[in-house]
Amino acid sequence: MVKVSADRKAAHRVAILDAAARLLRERGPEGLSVAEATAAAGLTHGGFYRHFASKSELIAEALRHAMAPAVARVGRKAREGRLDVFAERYLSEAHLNDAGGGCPLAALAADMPRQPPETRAAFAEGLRAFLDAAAAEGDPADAAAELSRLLGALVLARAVASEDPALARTLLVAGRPAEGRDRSAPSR
Amino acid sequence: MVKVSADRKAAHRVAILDAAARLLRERGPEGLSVAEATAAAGLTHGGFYRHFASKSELIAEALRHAMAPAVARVGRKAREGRLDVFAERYLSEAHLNDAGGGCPLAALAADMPRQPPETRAAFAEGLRAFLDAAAAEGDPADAAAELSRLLGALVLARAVASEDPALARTLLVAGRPAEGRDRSAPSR
DNA sequence: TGTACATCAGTGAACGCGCGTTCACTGATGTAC
DNA sequence: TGTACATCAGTGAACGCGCGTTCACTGATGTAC
Repeated sequence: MVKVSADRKAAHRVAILDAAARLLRERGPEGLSVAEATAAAGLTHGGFYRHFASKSELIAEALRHAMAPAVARVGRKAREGRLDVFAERYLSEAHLNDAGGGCPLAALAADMPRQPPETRAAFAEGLRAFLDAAAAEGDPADAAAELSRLLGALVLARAVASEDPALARTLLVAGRPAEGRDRSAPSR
Repeated sequence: MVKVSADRKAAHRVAILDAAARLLRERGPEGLSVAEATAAAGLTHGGFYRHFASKSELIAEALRHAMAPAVARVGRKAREGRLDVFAERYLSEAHLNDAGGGCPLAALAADMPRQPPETRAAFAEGLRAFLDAAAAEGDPADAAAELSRLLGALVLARAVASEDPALARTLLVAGRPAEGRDRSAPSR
């Protein structure tokens, strides 16, 4: 049967997607190289085209690959009624320093206008799913405003993190939901 | 005297900076090419290095060049007590469709983590100046939260503008300051 | 069960292109006398 | 004031490099009989 090699191929594909999803968020679509993504998956670049038709196809798939867990995570917290916990983690130092493993919306939104339609469509679908999941129990407009503030604060904080860490922390704190803004220390 | 040619050289430098400030916001630091920026200024690429030591120096200068008017604008509205007008324009369709002439913070924040220190420093200084100008009459943390929400909403709206214009409009509306969110039509 | 054959995932060299940067050159501007 | 010379902003060809993509080839996997 075809099973074993097909399984291995599928595993390689997933490994490439895992690596690409991280590199994509760390370096952006233009900073991601096919050679680096395949190398991070333990392969050489030549075989890449047995898995994907082009780099841009990889980017679209890697974006979907990164979005799914993010949507699942916010959906879970929303169902638990603990979006405050979601927001706290979203604006944590850990998330600030882990763009590669963090929110794909924050890492990639600004690149979308320069991406091909397929990639933009994947992003739009991911955003809709994210907002649906977050608003499961509330006003969609509130969810959109909340995400905008969290994402904006994170993106700005990351932008200044190495030059002005104090400003980065200020931004993370200021981005918290209103009821949590004046707590002196985050509840962890 | 040296005056005439020096003036012309200075004018060329400004022309390059104008073009670069726009292209930078439209295409990002990696999408901006030296040849394109000099061509848009009516020159050829060879003379570029009479004005700037490198592409990255151009980027840092163009960023400063783009930041100054943005800071002046928000400062003016803050002094007039009309930050509501600022917010309304920030989340307008016109701003959505004019990244090249719009807010450099929104257009470039996400690229900063991958930029050299000089560029990041210019961004951090611009952001501090912007927040200072916006908070001239209020709480700095409020100004930061406000900017985060406006910027996040704009970046997300731009990301989905061509694939899902309805969602883009929803994001722009949801990003408005709380007191304006439920007005059916913007006061224009 | 064993053997010849086909398939195809993966390899690594090579190609082509874009782009930042360099460089020899031009010609206008300005200086020295 | 006029003339020889120096400076230097701008030109356009060329170079080098990174990177996406292609391609001939290998060798392991699976099939046919």
